[in-house]
Amino acid sequence: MKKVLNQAFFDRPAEIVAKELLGKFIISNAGKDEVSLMINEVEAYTGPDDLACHASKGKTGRTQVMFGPAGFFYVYFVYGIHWMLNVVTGKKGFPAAVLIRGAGDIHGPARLTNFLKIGKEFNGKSAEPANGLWFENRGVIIKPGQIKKTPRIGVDYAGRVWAQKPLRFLLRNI
DNA sequence: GCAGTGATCATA
DNA sequence: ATGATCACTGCC
Repeated sequence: MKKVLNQAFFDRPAEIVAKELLGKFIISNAGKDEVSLMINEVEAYTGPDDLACHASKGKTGRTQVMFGPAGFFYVYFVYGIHWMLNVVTGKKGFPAAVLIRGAGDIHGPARLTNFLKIGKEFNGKSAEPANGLWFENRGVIIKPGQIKKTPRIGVDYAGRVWAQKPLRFLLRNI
């Protein structure tokens, strides 16, 4: 069973999309060989009230894609070195996204983009095979007990409440 | 523990 | 134009 995740999958709250992305596959055919990895670590950035979400500071050049429709990639550069891969979730006009932090044997959001050769050219593109980067449901069933929740990484600046919310989701036993 | 690295944004 | 900040990684 292989089913490409469509816009309807992503057009839901970031927290739901994040949890459901665990066990799904990210596929890239940008290189000469197709690469597919099972997603095992994600974080949800839930909207304009989420002080850890870039869009909480308003719509800017960098964050505008988050204000667009669901199912588009939000890719940005941070610390002068690293690219971060996110997928926009929820309705157009409501800025929220899910950060893909780990898949397969690749643990760490910048390692993943490095491995998949993802850079700014994917920012603002939609997740579909025609664009060379997309997601599939391959029938892996994840039970609630397999999902571990923790606070998100590197968001201490967001204040106690938002920094501590359990919006990072990982698969156990990876 | 912390340096490296440069886009981005606010301030001017 | 300048300065602060940063959803990280790898090496000490």
